[in-house]
Order: sequence, then C-alpha cells, then structure tokens
Amino acid sequence: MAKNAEIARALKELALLVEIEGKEKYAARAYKRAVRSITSLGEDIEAVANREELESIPGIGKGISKKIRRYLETGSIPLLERLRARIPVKVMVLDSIPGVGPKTIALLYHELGVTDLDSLEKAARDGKIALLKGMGKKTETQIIEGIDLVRSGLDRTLLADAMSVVETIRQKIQNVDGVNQVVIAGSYRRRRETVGDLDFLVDADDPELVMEAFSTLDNVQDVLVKGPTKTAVRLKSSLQMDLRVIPTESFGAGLQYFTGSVDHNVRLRGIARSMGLKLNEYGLYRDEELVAGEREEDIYESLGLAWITPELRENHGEIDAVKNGTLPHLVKLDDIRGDLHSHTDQSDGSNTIEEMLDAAAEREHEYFCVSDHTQSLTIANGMDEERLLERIEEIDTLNTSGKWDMMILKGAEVDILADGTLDITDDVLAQLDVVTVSVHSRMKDSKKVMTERVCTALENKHVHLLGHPTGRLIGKRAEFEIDLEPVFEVAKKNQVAMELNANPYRLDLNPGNLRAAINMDLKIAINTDAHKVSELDYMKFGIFQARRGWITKSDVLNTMALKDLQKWLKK
DNA sequence: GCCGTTTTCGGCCCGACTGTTTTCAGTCG
Repeated sequence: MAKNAEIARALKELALLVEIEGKEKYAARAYKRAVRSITSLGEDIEAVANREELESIPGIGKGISKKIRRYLETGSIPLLERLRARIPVKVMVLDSIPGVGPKTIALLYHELGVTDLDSLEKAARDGKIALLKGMGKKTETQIIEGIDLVRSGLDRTLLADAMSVVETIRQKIQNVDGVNQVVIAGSYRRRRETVGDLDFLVDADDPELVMEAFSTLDNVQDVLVKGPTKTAVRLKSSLQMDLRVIPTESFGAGLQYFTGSVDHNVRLRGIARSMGLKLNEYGLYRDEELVAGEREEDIYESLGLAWITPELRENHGEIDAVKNGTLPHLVKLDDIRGDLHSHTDQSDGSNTIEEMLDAAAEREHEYFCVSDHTQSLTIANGMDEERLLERIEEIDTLNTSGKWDMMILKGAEVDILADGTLDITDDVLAQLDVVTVSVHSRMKDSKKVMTERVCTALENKHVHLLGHPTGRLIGKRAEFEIDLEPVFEVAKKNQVAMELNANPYRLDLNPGNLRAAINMDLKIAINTDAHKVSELDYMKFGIFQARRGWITKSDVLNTMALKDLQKWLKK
C-alpha cells in the first residue's frame, strides 16, 4: 500500500499550500479529510481506483478522485505542481514543527523569506521572528526547539511505516530466480522504533539479477549506488534501502554484522580477539580457517555465547547476561491474552463496540477492555458520568448475551486534570473493571507540577493503569517533563501498572523506562489503544518494544489468565 | 472540495490552550 502513503502525502502538501494561500480554507479542509481517510483506508488505493470506487471513500468526491487518478497515472498532481511553483516553501517540514502551522508559515515566508528549516533557524537565531506582529520571544524559542526536534527525527522512518512497504519488496526479491533467502537486517531487525535505512541481505546464485530487480522496483526514485554486490536506492517516500548479496557460506556472518548494533558488534569482535579468532562480515576465522559463517547461531556459539535475539543487541548488558545465563525469556505475541485499552465511536474511535468486540474475538482474546475517553476531553467526545453508567449497563448486557467467547471488561481512559484529580467521581470509577488514567492536557507543565499531578492521580484507589506515561509522539512531540522514579514508587505503593502503549507513534514507555519499571517490580500492560478495528494489530509493535525493554511474560499484566487478572484488578 | 436530502446550495467539529494581545489568532487534537 505504498501508494496510499504517497498520495496522502501529496494531498497533505496540497492542503497546506492552499491554506497558506488563504483563499479556500474549506478546500484545504476537504483535502485534509481525504488524507485521514486514505491513511486509515486499510486497502490499496490503487485497487480501489481500478474498481472505479474512489468516490465511495468518505471525503473523496469528483475533484479529489480525479487528482488521485492523475497521481496514479503520472506521479504528480497539476494543481500541486502549480502551487509549489508559486510558493517555493518546504511546507511539509515547516508544518511538522510543533506550534507552526500554515498561517505562521505564510507570515514567515512573506515577511522574512523563510522557505526551509535552515532559513527558519537563521531567522529565529537572529531574533527576527520575535519582531513580527503576533510573534514573540517565547514563540521564537519554541521554534528553535522545534527545529531540533524535527531534525532529530527527519532522516528516520517509523518502524510501522517501513514494515508496511517492506514485506512486498521482500517478496519481490525472494521471487527473483536463484534467490535462496532474503532478510532485512539493521535496526529494522532489531525492531527499533524508527529505522534510518533498510538493509536487505540476499543469498543468491546470480547477484546481477537481484541488483537489477532491486533498482527497478516500482517506487524507486533514485538509484544511489549500484555495484556488483551492493545497490542502494531511495524510494519516493524518501526511505533509503541498501541491498547486499552475500555468499551462502557467509550469510550468517553477514546477518550478524549488518544487524548490529555497532556497539554490540564491537563487544563480539573483542571476545573473538581474546579467543585468538577474528570476526568480520564474512565469518569467524582462526587464521585463514573459517570457523563459522553460514548460520548466525554458529557465530555466537563459537564465541561461547548463546544466540541473542536481535531486539537485545544494543550492548545494554545482553552479552554479560548471556554469559551468566541470566538472559530473560522475553514476552511473545502468543503470550498476550487480551487488550486493556481501546476506544469506540462513543468517544473518538471509528468503530462500534460490537465491531471492536468482533475483531478482538477474531484475535482470540480471552478478555477485552473498552475504555473510551471521559468528559474533559471534549474534542474526543469524552463521556460524562451519565453516558459512562449507560456504557457499564450496555457491557453487562453484552457479557450476558453470550455472543463473544471473551470477557468484556468495563473501562475508561480517565483524564488527569490540572490538579491531579480525575474527571469522574469515585462512585462511578468503582463500577469499572479497569481504570486507566492519562494526561491529555497541559502537557507543558513543569517537571515538578507534572510529576505531582500524575502521582496525585495514582493515589486514587480506583486507578489500575497509567496510560502512555510520557505522552510522546515519535518524531512529532517530545515526552512531557516528568520524573518517573517517584511516579513508579507511588504506582508500586498503590499497585498501579504502567502502560506500554503499542501505538507505533507512541511506544510509551520506551525500553529504558520499561527496564526501570520492572526493576521496581511494576506490572506492564501492553495495550493497543486502538481507535479502530485495524489498530488492534498494533499489539505486535508493543511486543517488539517490550522485548527491547527486557520484559518477560510474567512482567505483563495482560498475559494473565482472566481469573488472575480479575484478582489483580480487585487489588 | 465534499456532502446531505426539512439544503443540489450553504454549511463545513469545536473547545482548550498559548502567546500574544487588551480581545484574539493560531494551533492542537
């Protein structure tokens, strides 16, 4: 579905440019709506176009469907090209700076000639932005910080986005004549939150055939490097992909070498040297003799180590742990028995409760918690107590209906207010099975205020989970200022579990925080926070992140059998 | 630019928050 992302991106840029021109704000709004629709389509838009059903997609009518067809035929949209020529500004990147939107971009362009990150940074550092009407010193500082944030995430792609394109490409390469195996190594294989480029390793009889197939893939924008065993391309989505062809007898060594991390590999090579061996991408050698190379496991075993799962290869103690036999048995997707955080169309979800339950049942969950937003989050149509009580009754009825072979748990994602109190009374909270509390407002509170605020919320005896504890959105919004150590202590005292939010933009807590949490014997709940049926599959990203945080099955709340979970929830 | 249908034209989600102002524009979700 690579075209979905490309088209969504083109329409988003179109929306921004139209908004910057300031003439047709409702057209811009329509483009944005189409972007959301395409992003959540769940089907290849090209297939929809081929069936001539583009206009059946919500938010897509005659005008936008024509633009989409034009893009599919020619790779561009005429109106977009005209606007780009008229407003030569890198609007997508400028818009990604927190606090900067179309109006600000227009102002900066017209008054200061700002067209990209560099010219924006210069204007900000020269103090010119604060002098503009409606701007000030704080805005200028915020922009400078925002530039750093954008720069730090600019050259990396979200793992989930990479994953959505990578399997199709892997299959295409796998189908080339004489290809024995294809593995994507690097940070992708280590399941980092974001990936820089993708490293394809191929064991093939005829390298040239593979190179040719790789460099002529559909979405290739540029071929950066093309040699006998290595090709590098940049896709239209700006994702860079490297391909290396490696002989069969060295494939395991190549895999080990190109999976990294660099620091992990440095340790391994040190161990090899101390044993009078030499390790490189072609194998493990004693003088000229190949000791190991074909299988990755053999490399580790020959170094006196057990094989280490890629998620742990960060040189964060995994090598010592495997030496001592203390490497944990990490949690697996199969271990998960349910999901404790999901939304429906009662708040800001897209699907009905029945649709969500059907989908959860398909995933063979033993229990499933419906936890819509509460009243303070008005924009998400959060529930007041009256609606929440109706929801509780509704779930009781659904549970007795026998329609789902699964316990439906009554929950809510309750807003933590400015003073740390909750926006639902204790009487109502007491009637819920699972109470998750989250921060959705005042995210710029000082560390002291935010920490106290969250700790206060966790002191409420009805609270079971702290949702997305740091509030970050990868590449979009930094974590809010919060001191997690006291939060963990209060959570421990009150038997509150930490959420590992599996949304690929959140993955919150991060691996370091997860390790800190389990070191204090806190439970972790790996939750999808699904806002629609398809997002229930986010669980796998939560599992990747959990494994990177050294989390075992027994650390995880939702690996428990229902009865044990219910006992835990009763505190 | 899309959409519904007591509307094929006229409205389009909307309230909180921030930083800038001194009543509000812009951004966010």
